[in-house]
This record gives sequence, C-alpha cells and structure tokens, in this order.
Amino acid sequence: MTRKPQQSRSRATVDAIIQAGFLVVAREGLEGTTTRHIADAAGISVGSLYEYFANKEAIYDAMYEHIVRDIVGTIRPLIPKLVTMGERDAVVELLYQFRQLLMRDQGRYLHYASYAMHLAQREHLEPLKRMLHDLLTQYAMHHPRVLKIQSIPAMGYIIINGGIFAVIRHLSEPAPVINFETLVKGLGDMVHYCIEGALEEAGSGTD
Amino acid sequence: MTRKPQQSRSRATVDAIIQAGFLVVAREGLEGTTTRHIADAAGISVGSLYEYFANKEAIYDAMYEHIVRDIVGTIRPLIPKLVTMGERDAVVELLYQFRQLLMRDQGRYLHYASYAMHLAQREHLEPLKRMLHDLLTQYAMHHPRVLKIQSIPAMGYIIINGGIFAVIRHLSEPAPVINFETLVKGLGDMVHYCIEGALEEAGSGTD
Amino acid sequence: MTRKPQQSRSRATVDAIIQAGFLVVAREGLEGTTTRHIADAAGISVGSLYEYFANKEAIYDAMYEHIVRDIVGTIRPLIPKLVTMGERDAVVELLYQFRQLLMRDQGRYLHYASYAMHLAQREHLEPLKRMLHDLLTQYAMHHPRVLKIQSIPAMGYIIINGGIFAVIRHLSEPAPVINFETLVKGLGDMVHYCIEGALEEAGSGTD
Amino acid sequence: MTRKPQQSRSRATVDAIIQAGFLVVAREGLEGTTTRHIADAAGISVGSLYEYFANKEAIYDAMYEHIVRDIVGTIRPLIPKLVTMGERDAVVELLYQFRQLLMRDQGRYLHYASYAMHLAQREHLEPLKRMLHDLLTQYAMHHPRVLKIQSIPAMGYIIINGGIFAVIRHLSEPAPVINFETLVKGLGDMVHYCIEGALEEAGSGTD
DNA sequence: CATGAATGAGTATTCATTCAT
DNA sequence: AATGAATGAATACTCATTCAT
Repeated sequence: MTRKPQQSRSRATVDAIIQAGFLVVAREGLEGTTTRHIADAAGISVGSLYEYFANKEAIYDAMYEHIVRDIVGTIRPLIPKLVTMGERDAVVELLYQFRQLLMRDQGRYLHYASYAMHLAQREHLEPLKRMLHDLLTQYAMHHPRVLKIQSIPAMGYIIINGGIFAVIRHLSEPAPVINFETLVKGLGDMVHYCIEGALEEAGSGTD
Repeated sequence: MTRKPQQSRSRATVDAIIQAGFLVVAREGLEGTTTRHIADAAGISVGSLYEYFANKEAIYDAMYEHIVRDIVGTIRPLIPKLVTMGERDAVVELLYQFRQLLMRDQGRYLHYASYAMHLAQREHLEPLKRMLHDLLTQYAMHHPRVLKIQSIPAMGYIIINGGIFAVIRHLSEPAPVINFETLVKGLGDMVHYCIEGALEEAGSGTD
Repeated sequence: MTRKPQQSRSRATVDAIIQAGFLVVAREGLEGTTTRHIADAAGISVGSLYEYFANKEAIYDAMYEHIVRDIVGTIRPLIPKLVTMGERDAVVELLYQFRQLLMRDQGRYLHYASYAMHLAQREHLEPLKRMLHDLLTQYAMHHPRVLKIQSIPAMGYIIINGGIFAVIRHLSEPAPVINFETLVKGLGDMVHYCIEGALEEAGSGTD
Repeated sequence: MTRKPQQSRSRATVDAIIQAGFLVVAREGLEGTTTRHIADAAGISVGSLYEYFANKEAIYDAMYEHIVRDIVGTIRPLIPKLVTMGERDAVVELLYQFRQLLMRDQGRYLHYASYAMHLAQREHLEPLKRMLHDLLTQYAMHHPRVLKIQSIPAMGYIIINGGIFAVIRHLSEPAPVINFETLVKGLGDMVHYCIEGALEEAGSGTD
C-alpha cells in the first residue's frame, strides 16, 4: 500500500508530516484534524501523504512513537545526573525537562499528549516504560534505602500516571490556580514525604 | 431553538437522552457516537432530540453537567462522615464511592469520564470544585493540625487531579498491573505520608 | 445501516433509484457510474440514496433482481401459449419478447444486462432458472418425443447461454451484419434442427 | 506522447507490459487493476509504462489486439487440417485449441477475455473475423454441399458468438453443471444437426 | 531512456441538522 | 410536539498521469 521511499528527502517528508500532525492537532483538536489539514500544513498533497502513511491512524501512531522517542531521548541522558540527586531535586529537574519538551514549538506536543493519554498504544510506550524502569533501578542502586519500601508498585503507578497527568493538565489550563513552580515543588515534596513516610513505617531509615 | 422544558415529561425525555448519551459513548466510543444512535437509545426520533438540545455538543455538555452533579450529589452527603475519619480511611472511602459511581450501569459513566477530561468545560466543574473545597475546609476544621501545612494548594491540586486520573485510567485498563485495592490503599498512604511529612517539616504536630 | 422506510413513497424512491441505475449505466457504462450520478438521475441527494441502499453494490444487486423479476414476469405468462407452439415459433416468440424487454426505455436494460452477464449473482438468477426449467418441463409434456433426446443438458446450456448472449450482443452492436429477424429465425431453425437431428440419431421420431 | 519503439528491447518491454496486464487482470479483476500493479508486474516503473503506452486504455487495447493475434496465430495454421475433417470433429478440435489458449499461463487470458466481450473495440476483431471467414470459405470448398444452406450468415453469427461465449462462461464457472467434454461434444453435434437439417430442408444432400 | 515521488480530481460513504407532514 | 426522510457538506482514501532528476 504505502510506498516506502528511502531517500533522505523522504525522511524529511515523513518528519514534515509528523510535525504537521502535531501542529494541526494543536490548532484544530483531534476531531477537527483531517488528512487534508495535515497535508496542507506539511506543504504536500493528500496523495503524497498516502505515499508515506497507509492511513490517518498510521500518522497518529508515528506521532505517538515520535513523542515517546523524543521524551526518552531527552530524559535518558539525564539519568546519570538524576540518580545522584535527592528525590526532590530529581523530580523537579525531571518535570522541568518534561515541560520544556511539551512546550516546544509553541506547545505543539502538549495537545497531542493530552489526547494520547487514552489512545495509549501500549507497544509504543515500551521504550518509555523501559527508561522509567532503568531510572528507578539505578536510582535505587544509588539510594539503597528506598529498596525497603514495599508499596513501590502502587506508588510508582500513582506518581507516574497522576504526576504526568497533573502536569499536562496544568500546562493545558488557561489560568491555573497555582503556578508551575509550585506544582513541581509540590510533587517533589510529595515524593520525598512518601519515601520518608514509607521507610519510617517499614522500620528504620538511614541512608 | 432549544426549549427549556419544565414539564415532567420533558424532563424525563431530557434525562433519557442524557442516559442514552452515556450508554452510546460507552458502547461505541466518542467518535462512534452519532445523534441517531443517541436518539435510538433514548427511544425517540432525531427530530425530537433537536427539540430538546440545540446540537450534539449541547448533549455532551449536559452529560458533563449531569456527571458532575451526580458526583457531587453522591459525595457531598458523605462529607460529615469523611471529616471524622483519618486521612487514609477518608481517601479510601472516597475512592470506593467514586469507583462505584463510575461503574454504575456497566461502567456507563466511565467511558465518558475518560473522554471528558479534555472536553472539560470548566464552568461545569465549578460545583465539583466547590464541593472539594468544602470537604477540605471542613476536614481541616476537624483536623486543625493540617492547617499548618503550607503547600496545601499544590498538594491538593496534585492529589485531586492525579488521583482522579489514576483511578479512571486504572478502571479503563483491561489488565492493570496492580489491583484497585492496592491502588486505593497506596493513594491513602500517600496522602497520609504527605500530611505527616509536611507537618514534621513545618515544625511539630499535635492533633 | 440502511433505514427501511416502508411507506409507498419509499417504494417509489427505491424504484426511482433502480431506474436511475439502469439509466446511468446505459449512459456512462459501469465504470463511469457513480453514486452521485445515480442520485442525480433519481432526483434525490446522495444522502437519500444511502437511506435506501447500504452501498453501491446493493443498488446493482437490486437492479439485477429487478431485471430478473421483470424477465420472469414477462415470460412466465407466455408459457401456456409457448408450449402449444412448435419449437421454431416458440423460440422466435420468446426472443422477440426478450428484445422488447431489453429495449424498453431506449434500451435502458440492455447495457446493464451486458455487464450483468459476468457479475452473475447466482442467487438472483434462481427465479429465472426456475422459470426456464418450468418452460422446458411443460414443453416436454406437450411434445413428449423430445424426452428421447439424451444431450438435453449440453444443448440446453449452449442454447440458453449462447442464445441469450448472441441476442444481447446483436442488440448492442451499432451495425450488425445481420438483422434481428434473421438472427431470431436462425436461432429458431437451429433449435428445430437440433431437436430433429438428435431425435433421428436417438432412433425414430414421431410426435 | 507514445513512442512507437522498434528496437527489440522496447518490443520486449511492450510485451512484458501486455503480459503483466493479463496477469494483473486475472489476479485482481478489471476494476482492481491499476497502472502501478501492471508496472510492478512488468518489472518497470510507472513512468516507463507511460513511455510505451499513452494511457491505461491503450494497454487494454494492446491486450485486446494481442489476444486476437494470438488466437488467429494459433488457429489459422490449423485451417488446412480442419477443412478436411467432418464438422463435428472440426468444432471439437477448434474448441479444444481455444480452451488451451485461454487457459495458458494459469488462465491468464481467460479473465481478460470475459471482460473483453464488452470492451470490444471492433477494429481489433477484424483479423479474427477474417480468419473465421477464411475458415468457413475453405471449409465450404472442401464440403461443397454446405453451400446449399441459405442461412449460413445467421447460423454462423449464432454459432460463433454463442459458442465462444458459452465456452468462456463455462471455463469461468467455478462449478459448471456440465463438463467441458460434454459442452464441446454438444456444440459439435449442434453444428452437425444444423448442417444436416438445413440441407435436408434445402432439398437433398450429397457430400 | 528510466525512475518514482508528487499531484489532485474524483470516489464511496457518513452524519449533524432541517423541515414538511 | 413528534417524526423520520431528505439534505449536502465533509471525510478518508485512490489512482491515472506528469515531470524533475
């Protein structure tokens, strides 16, 4: 169905389409996004669009993959530094980076991300999960006391899902009641308190 | 265009349409939902639908309003009891009630709720916000020590947004990695740790 | 999918669409026929077309059914008369009737018939086959000597398929080398010769 | 637009395209056949296709011409032999050869032939008609008694059109009610009976 | 000569909305 | 008030044809 053009020109076109996808979703919303919109925004014809993608869904998939790859590519290099930091600072650092990424190109990613949350193609999320797992594992190796915490799965689930959502929602709100700094600081504190609290309950707590 | 019908028959029809809306969204997804589907499910004609609602969007709005009203109507009566409980138990109780509500009628509300997050007509959320504010205020009056916590707004924002999202996401997942009990317990613990941690940091803490 | 409107108005619309189908296929050919063409010719909107037919294919099916019903409805009443005639006259009579039918409304049926030959939805052909079978059976009862012919299946297959095709092709030709009367007379003769020849070979031949 | 290439390479490419045409029509049907399919099957690019043919229609034309040329090229050499045979055997021999041709390369020609009947560019049929005329003429010269038959044109028309169609249809049917041998034998008999019958009617008949 | 990416008019089909009955 | 047939703009997707490289 889809031609697979392999020149660098093609790679550029594929990228253009993906970027156009983010642009149009940001401008028109997911329901308002049409293949023609995307083609126009990418500066190509509808026909060409279908040279590169089998259908609209495939574009959304590629966008999903792109955004995941971008997040992983941005955060992974930070892992060595993050693991040496205290949990508060690490969370703060992490979320600032996350915001910067979502707000790139006038918030182009942000809108798609807010829809993507329940499109959730699980396969595409794998690299992200792997990275988070690596981050946690290495963090634990540098801070062995956290290994005593029993409820890591539950808290991880909540912190990751809830935290990401809270940030996306905050960035999407036209007039949020708290500013981003406060939000991030709060999340850092929460993670810290949870670790401390969980450790205390588990018994003692020395670093 | 739209009459605002006061007669009980009309009110019943409006309700039927709204319930049909939840039913159809649950069955077909938001994209798969058509006015015809809704009219059929409501047992009326498309023509009649437009007698009661100006357009499809208006139905979604009404659904939003309805679900918010339902949540508030369910939770608000619990406030007196919740404020007497410890934070852990309160959170747990709250979230079980929330789940029960979302899962009513074979999860009719759940699907819409998962989409509603970014349909989000902010005005409609007001009653919910007010109720949560009341809950927190009255909780604080019964547990004055929490008033010492400075970062209440941030933590409130995170816990509420993140918690709601985490629960909705969890209920929507076909095979979640943790079970609901663990999730709820975890959220309760987190709130508890956060309060304890924040208080400890703020100085000392007598109840 | 398809509304099933049941008033007489609807039946009229369905007929209009089917007739429009024949008209457009005659004018534009099968490949040149679009749903818009048909809707226009039927004097309705595309949307309405799909109120009555699930898709384009369904229209072709209905046309097929219609033409078969029309043929059967025209020929079957003639059976009592045909069976009393000699084979030559019966064939001639049959084919004149067939031509008249195909040429109805400026040859509206003819074009579709020429395409329909290899679309051949077998189920729709059943009534036609049944009628031909009845015709042959009753003919044989009036002319018992033909029962002695062994190669009836083969000759039936050839005469029916070949004969129908020869007629359709002849009617479709802009400048046929022989005229219709000659063609029909020839077919009558052939059937006659075949019967006589086959009977002679089978042994004797008295009526 | 179209070059008329005389070089052998070009001739080979043209042939490849034509063969690809038959292949694709057989595989995908006429409606499912695209220029891209044909180009791929021919092992060339779409661009090259248009170097050799002005448009898709021109390819179909060439296919038509090719198949006619092929039939003529196969049958004409048989004429000397056929004219010495009895009409039954001649018909049988002719149709077996015809079948073999249609079934060549897994029935590559057959599908196109079944569509070609109403694509029917009449000019292309000329060589075929000429050959059939020659066959009949020479046959008559070897069997002078058939010259007495008056209705030769009509019967020729019917036998040829009807016979060809009956064979093509039979070969196309997934589960024909009679087998090919019976069909061919039947056609032979019919021709025989028609000749005998016509002669008898015309007066007497010595070979 | 060859390529294959680019084009865009054209196709079937859907669906929110209207309006005559 | 209720109906549901009618509408037609809009959508995703295709494919014959062109043309820069």
